[in-house]
Amino acid sequence: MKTKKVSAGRPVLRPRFRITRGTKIAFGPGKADLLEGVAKTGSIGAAAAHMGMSYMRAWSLIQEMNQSFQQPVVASARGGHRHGGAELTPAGRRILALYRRMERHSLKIIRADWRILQKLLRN
Amino acid sequence: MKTKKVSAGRPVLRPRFRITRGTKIAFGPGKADLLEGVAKTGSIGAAAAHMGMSYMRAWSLIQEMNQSFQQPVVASARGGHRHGGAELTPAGRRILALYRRMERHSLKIIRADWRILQKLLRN
DNA sequence: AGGCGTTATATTTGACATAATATAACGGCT
DNA sequence: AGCCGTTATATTATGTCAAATATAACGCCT
Repeated sequence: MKTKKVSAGRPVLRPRFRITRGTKIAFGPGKADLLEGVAKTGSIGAAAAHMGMSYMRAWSLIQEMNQSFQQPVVASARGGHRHGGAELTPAGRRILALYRRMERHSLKIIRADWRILQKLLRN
Repeated sequence: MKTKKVSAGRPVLRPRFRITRGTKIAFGPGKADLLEGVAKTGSIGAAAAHMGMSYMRAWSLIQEMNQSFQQPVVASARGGHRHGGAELTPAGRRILALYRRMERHSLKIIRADWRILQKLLRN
């Protein structure tokens, strides 16, 4: 049974911190999610699949991150006893943690304003 | 001379609050800028040109906003003694002010973390 | 009535980001 | 050597969003 979607759904606020260097996006919410996926799954491909993204896209995002920071955020290997895999570097873990903390703090500080704004939205 | 030399790749952090209703984006940084332009210029077309955007795009963004909120954010007129024009409604002004305040507060609260993160970036 | 500058709307074109597809490389296994 | 599952990389196709283009409407003016 297909649910007929008449209403637009409950309004959602998402804080996004986008860090750019020139035209390139060094870090942002999508990349943070991807790092989290790699940390959880130990594999670029699995992380990509888990968030409905092609391996190629995930890999290129990781490339961008690795090139944007002084130290790579993901270390990956091909072949070997485990048939390859990937994991976060210490720098990657630190960057991800910092980003999540920024998100949390930000959400907290804007909560009151967001509640006011929410009331002005159509439902 | 106070302005320091800016390299092309200098990292930039932009806090973005995207308010979504289902798939539609009710409000966000671009729309905030557009509202500001309308307030300043008194015209949709002039605001669009001022920020390098086509009139059509600006108009459709305003449509989305007007439909997303309980009250329209922009009031526009065709013809007349002033050959048409547009201005923010009280609701529009209030929403824009709220959004800017959220941006300011957020930037302030994450500033310390951002400085740390900045040092991890390649320069 | 016709001009003016703006808003309003539809349709077509084009550019660009992403997906899809294909292929290779890796390195320790058995 | 050949298999395995993963990463690595290039090339092609496609779909979506925005730009471009076109036209109409508006209402007060002279």
